[in-house]
Amino acid sequence: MRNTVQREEILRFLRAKRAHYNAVQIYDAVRVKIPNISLGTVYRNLGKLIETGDIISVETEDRCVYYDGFIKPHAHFVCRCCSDIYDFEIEENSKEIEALGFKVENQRTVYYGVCNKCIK
Amino acid sequence: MRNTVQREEILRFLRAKRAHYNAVQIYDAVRVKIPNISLGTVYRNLGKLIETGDIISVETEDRCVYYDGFIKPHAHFVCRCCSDIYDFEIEENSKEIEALGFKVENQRTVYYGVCNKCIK
DNA sequence: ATATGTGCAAACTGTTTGCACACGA
DNA sequence: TCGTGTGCAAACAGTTTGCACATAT
Repeated sequence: MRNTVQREEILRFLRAKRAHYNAVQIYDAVRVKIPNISLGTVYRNLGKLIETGDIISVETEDRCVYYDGFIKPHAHFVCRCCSDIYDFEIEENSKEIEALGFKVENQRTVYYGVCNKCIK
Repeated sequence: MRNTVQREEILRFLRAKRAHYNAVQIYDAVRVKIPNISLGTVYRNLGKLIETGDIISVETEDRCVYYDGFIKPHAHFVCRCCSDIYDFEIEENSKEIEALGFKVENQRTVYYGVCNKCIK
């Protein structure tokens, strides 16, 4: 795989902020630096970055995929008021499943509810 | 909310088998009994059944939503070989998150990997 | 030099919606 | 009866892809 400024910039953006963005948000952000980048290129590079394990994706109820440059396994919390996504480094156990002969390669946990800011 | 044969049939189908179907699979199955049902009606009723809590949805990496008539909270395992979805009634803890003042209303855990049948 | 990546636009897929008609209460 | 639900088709949103050109190695 060849290095390109497009992919570098996408990865840099996703690593810079501990937040979660969908493809269009990433496109808008990266366009500031690379004005003529196309959305197709963003999608292609997000796919590659997931393949290489540099980023992870978060599928939520709103059926658009969010991308996360923080790749240590962690759970997400989606607030139904402000739509913010929070990270939680919660211990997760796949031991029970693996004990049955399943090979667990990956796991996603998403909590839905109201965050502590919106509760106030 | 009014009772309709369409919604009854959809719910009956989803409860009959302990499995997970997407909207088109449900459409195809229900069409055997109600040949002129439309896909739009299937979607509308799936939305209503989720609102009433009669079914739950499972969002997976393949970005199409699966519906599940088994509503006791449970985790899912998606096999990347056979694409089957398995249920696991695993204890999940949202206590750590709630301790921070978050209100957890719902949680989804999806494991990805290879199931015990495909490993053989 | 050449294989891989890009920009663009069109195509695709899953889902939603507007409308006129049908039907459950 | 009358308001909610339906079938149909068109619209929509997010994503993917074919193509000719560009660029990293």
